[in-house]
Amino acid sequence: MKIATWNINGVRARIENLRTWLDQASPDVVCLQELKSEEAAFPADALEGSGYNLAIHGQKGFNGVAILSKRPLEDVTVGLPGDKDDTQARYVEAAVSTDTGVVRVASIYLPNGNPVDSDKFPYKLAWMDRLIAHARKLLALEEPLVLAGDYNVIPTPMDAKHPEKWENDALFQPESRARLRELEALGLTDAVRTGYPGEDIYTFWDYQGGAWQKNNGIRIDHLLLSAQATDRLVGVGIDKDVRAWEKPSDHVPVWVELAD
DNA sequence: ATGACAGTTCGTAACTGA
Repeated sequence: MKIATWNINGVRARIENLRTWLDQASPDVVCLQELKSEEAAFPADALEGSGYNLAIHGQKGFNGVAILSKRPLEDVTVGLPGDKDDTQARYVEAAVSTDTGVVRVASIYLPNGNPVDSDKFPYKLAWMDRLIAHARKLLALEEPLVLAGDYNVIPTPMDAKHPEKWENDALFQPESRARLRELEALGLTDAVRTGYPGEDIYTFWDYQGGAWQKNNGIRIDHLLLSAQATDRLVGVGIDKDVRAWEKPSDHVPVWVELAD
């Protein structure tokens, strides 16, 4: 079972890239972020025709997340629990039915948090605290669980080509990194890093300054796996070539393969 | 160096993102 995450930076602008990649990669489940689309405008027909079921948390203009799945989606949660006043569309979760039971998947678009001296940074940290609290509840279910998405956190200096340039950025603040570690300490594994120990691997390259050509990237798209999911982990990958396509997203698809 | 991006919006400039 192949489960991928991809910040596509506009689902309507990227629909042809998305369809091409789905045909090539043939993932069973895809977590999308930054739809920049409300649900009514989401190009559902183009994906349902390819056999995908959808769970969408849309928002006009910004944010927006979705889960695509070849198998039925059940027990859908729209929005991250813990703050009724939070209207930003950054979280959708669902249980994917398989022949061997349920795999629970969440598509996460964690707040960017820049600039650090604005109210966006405390919003990011509070959102991470809510994610930690919710993850604790999900882990108590003792299911295969995959929390996938754009975390907007650079975990370690190894995860940036030029870590010193990110020292004042919300993505690399000690508070952001500490919360990511706290999340992992609950019993979640950063699956992609386990597949490339010690290697320079990135998932985002800025559109500006020739970042892609210089491989000036950062690793901020992650799949965190519960022990029950990690037990079944048989492969991981980063579909880097997608960044070189025409009209690319600034992020690329990242995936895990779980044994059936 | 008057710059170097991209998507979206009651738009043609302003915003958000990372």
